[in-house]
This record gives sequence, C-alpha cells and structure tokens, in this order.
Amino acid sequence: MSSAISRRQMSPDFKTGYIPDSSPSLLNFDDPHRVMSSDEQMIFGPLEMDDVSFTHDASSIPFPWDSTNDMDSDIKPAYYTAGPSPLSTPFDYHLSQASPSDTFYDPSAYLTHEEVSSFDNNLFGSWINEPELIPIPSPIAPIPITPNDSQPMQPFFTFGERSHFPQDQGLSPSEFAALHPLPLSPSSSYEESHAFPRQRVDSLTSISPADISAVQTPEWVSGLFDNTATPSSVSIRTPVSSSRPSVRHSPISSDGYTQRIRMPRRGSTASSHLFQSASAPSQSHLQTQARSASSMASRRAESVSLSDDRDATIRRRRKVSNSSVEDHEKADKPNDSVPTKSALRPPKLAPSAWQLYFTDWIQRQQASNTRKLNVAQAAKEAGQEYASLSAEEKEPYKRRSQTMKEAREREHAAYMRTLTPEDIKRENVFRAAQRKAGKSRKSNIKDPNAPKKPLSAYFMFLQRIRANPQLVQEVFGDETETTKQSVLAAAKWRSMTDDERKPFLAQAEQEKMEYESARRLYEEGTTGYGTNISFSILAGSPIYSPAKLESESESDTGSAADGFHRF
DNA sequence: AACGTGATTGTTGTT
DNA sequence: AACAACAATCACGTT
Repeated sequence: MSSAISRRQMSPDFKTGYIPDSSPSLLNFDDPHRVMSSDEQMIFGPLEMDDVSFTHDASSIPFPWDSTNDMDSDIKPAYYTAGPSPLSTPFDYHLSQASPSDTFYDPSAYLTHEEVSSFDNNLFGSWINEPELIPIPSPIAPIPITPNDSQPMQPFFTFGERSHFPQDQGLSPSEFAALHPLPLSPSSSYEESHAFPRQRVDSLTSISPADISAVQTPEWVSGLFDNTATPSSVSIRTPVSSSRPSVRHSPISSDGYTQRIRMPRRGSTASSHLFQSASAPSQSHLQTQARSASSMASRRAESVSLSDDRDATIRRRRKVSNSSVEDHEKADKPNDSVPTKSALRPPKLAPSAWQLYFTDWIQRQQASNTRKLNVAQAAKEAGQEYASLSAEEKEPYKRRSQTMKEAREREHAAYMRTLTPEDIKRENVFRAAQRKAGKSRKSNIKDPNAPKKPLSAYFMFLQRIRANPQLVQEVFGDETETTKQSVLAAAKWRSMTDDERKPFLAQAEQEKMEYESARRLYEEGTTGYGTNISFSILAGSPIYSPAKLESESESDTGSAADGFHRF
C-alpha cells in the first residue's frame, strides 16, 4: 500500500541541501578501539550487574569509533528527565511536595460538587461539573495529608544528573535483573520497589480480593475514599510480587474471589450499549471500590446494596451479574482452549474535552429545552458550538480531561501490572484468534513486568544513527519519513563489512545474553517454582552507584578487542 | 517484538 | 445515528 500524500511533508526546508559526501564519513569503522569483544565482556558475565547501564538503549552505547560527544547519544525520552514519572507512582497519595505549579493548585484537579454527588447516585454517571471546588486527590496532585508519612519523592535510581523512574514498560534485561535482588523476599521484590516505589507495605504475603479491586479502581475515584476513610484501610497495595505469582491474584482470574467481584463484560460493540449507556468512567471500579472501602465483609457483587435504585443502569448490570452463565462458561473451559471473549477489563478511557463538553451540553438542553434531540442531532449542533469556542473557553474542559486522562493512564498501567503471565497468554491466544478470524486487528499485549527484548544489531545501528545528527544527515540525507529512513539504513547496513558491523553485533550479543538471563529469572519467578540460586550473584540492591555505572560501561565494556588492540 | 514517528484507522461516550 | 479526541495500528528495515 503506497502511503497517501502526506500533507505535512511539503515543507521545502527538507528539500534542500543534501550533500552526501560533503564531510568525512562519520561511519568510519576503522578505529581500532572501536570494538568490544564479546568474549571480553563475558568476563564480567551477563549477570554481573555492577556494570549495568542503560545500554539497551543503543543510542547511549559509547561506540568507541564514534568521536562525537556523549551528549548526543545520551538523549532520553522526556519522561526520564521530567521528574517523577506519572506512571511510576500510580498510587502515591502521600506526596507533600506540591509546588504552586503543581496540579495540586490546578482547579482542574478538583471535582465539582455534582461530580462528587454523582458518586452516590449514579456512580459517575455524568461528567458534568460546576465550579464548586471539592478537592479530589489527583495522582499527580497528591492530597496533603498524612504529614508523617510524607517524604520527598526519591528517584528510584540516578544516572548522572538525571533521575530514572521505573516505567510500566518492560525493563531492559539489565534493569530487570538488577532490580531482582531477592525475588523470594516479598519486601524486596521487584514490583514493590519498582512499580510501586514508595508504597508502604505492611504485609505482602498475600493479597485480598479487596486489594485487587482497589488496584483496579481509578485513582480519581479511589482518592475520594481515601479522604473519608483511614488511609490504611483503603490504601492500594502492590498486587504482590511478580516473582511469586503463585499467590498473585489475577484481576481476571476465575478463582472464587475475583470471579465474584467481576463485573459484567463490557462487550466489544453490540452489548456495550446495554450496560454502559449511562456510565462514565468505570462504574464497575467505583462499585468495587465502594465495596472495599466501606465494607470489606460483603464482597459479593450480588449482595451489594448501593442505595440508588434510581439508576436503572445499575439494575441492569446487576441482573447480568447474577446470571451464572458466565461462571459456568469460565469454569468449564480448560486453560488451553481459545476464549470466546476477552477477560480483560482495563479501566475505561477518561473523557476527552469534547466529551465533557458534550455531556454538559446535553444536560443544558435537558434542563432548558423541551424539544427532543437524538444523539446525532445533538452531536451535530454541539459539535458546531464546540468548534466555535475560543481556546480560553475550551481550556477548563481540556484541563479536566487532561487530569482525568493522566489519572487513568496511571491506573491503566497499574492494572496491566496486575495481570499474570497466564492472563496475558490467555488474552493473546484470544487476540490471535480474533485476528485470524478477521474480527480484530488488535496486537498482542506484552507483559509489562517482563524484561524487554533487546535490540538487534541492526536496530542498534539504527538508534546510533538517529542519536547523532551528523550520522542522520549522512545516512538519511533529508529523508524525514521513518519508514524510508529504515530503508536507507538497511541499505547502509547491508553495504557494511562484517568488521564494520562487529561492534553492533557484539553489543547485540551481549544484551541478548543479559536478556536471556533476565528472562529466565522472570520465568522462574513466575512459574512459582523459582529458586534463588542464581540471585546471589546479582546486585544486592536495586540502588546503584551512579559513578560506577558511567565509568564502567565506558571503560570496561567499551574497550577494544576484536582482534587487534588488546592491551 | 525490539526503535522511531507521521499518517491512518479504530474506539469512545453521549440519547 | 454525528461528533471530536484520543488510542492503536501501520509503515519499514533486521534478527
């Protein structure tokens, strides 16, 4: 399929001055110091985590043949430098360091009275708001409570001047392995220290269903309960070490507990309207949260009395929830059969600014006007009005949407982390079947807790180019489309000699080894029969000495080897 | 699947 | 059903 005309590529700036050979090639592979022997690197062994660096990012690999300074190659995504990653502190309500510029002072971080009230009756049935401010603890605007429990946000580890916060994405093998000091010790497990870095953990040997439901609860919702209940009773707990999944309760698993609290399927398309029409973000989450916060005793969805019979949606949902069809279907299915439905129940998307406006608009219509409008008509009209709004008028909607979106993203990441490898496997089997049947194009999900696959040599080569403007110019010329860039890079890659490729191949080999180790560790941990044998040679602490990091990765792993120039 | 990012397609919620 | 925003996917190379 040829790509359609790209409207954004018409800038003439890119069409000038391609001078391929105007300067000496930066791709000079003749520097005898350039090569890292994989043998030599293996001296330190793939599990010797003291020399861990973030080298899976090939752009940061200090290829000796490259004379350009490290600054180019040290570029990291913004979230590495922008302070606490929102994704890394999913449930941290105890920050006290809100600055005036923080969203703590942001009006959009507050729910209106209506919104709060709606929790009682229609469970987030409306996003409508009025500017009567009632603070809700945004995940990025932590509530200023529990002063004794508050401490400055600490970077999980530091790397030079920068702070690195664990991502919900997979980790590089090095990161992963290094963060697995003692997988059998609950208090030092990876998820705790990494995914929930500042979580106070009292007892983690097991996790209750209530904990799980809390994990699944949107933060902007659960925060409300944090306000009224004692923090400990509703504080969200890490969903248990990933290395001991034998005690890990999957949010979608069909064990007795979670099965009961599971909410009706959202249904991909047709059925969703049935249950969701009046729902806003995560009814089910709210429901479970309400349960776990107010009464830990009654967990059965069926027995929950939410004191709002006015809401027909709830009744409909409960009705479906009562049906035992689902339970049987689940229980009867062996693990290896292809699921007919996805069991995943991720938190819903936060409403967009437009959706907030539209809901608001509908409300206003209902309040004032007597005429009946169908959705299509309403959307048409409201859409025009929305388009004519000034930026200032859209601002409050955008801010509120943004705040909710950030909260939702964190909640989603937290949810994903609660999935067990089995959950993921199951879901991917389902998705594969859907793709095969042409019913969906959804790709497989990956385990966010698992170590990340390393880059291939060619991909490292690509990254190396991209990290250096001069190399970009030399290899890509003025081509800005990434797809075409990869074609050019591949041509270059093919034109290179084995010797020229060698440093990349060596590095790829090295990281592949590290990855395999990390993967084995992870799988051992997640099979429930893991042993701690190999962990003794890992770094004893997830906290590194940054100085060692930098120097070692450059001087040691970077030393020459490939035949010439050894000592 | 690992990287990058602009373009394109799919999903979302509202009555 | 209409709407706008956003999420997800695609394009591309190699291993």
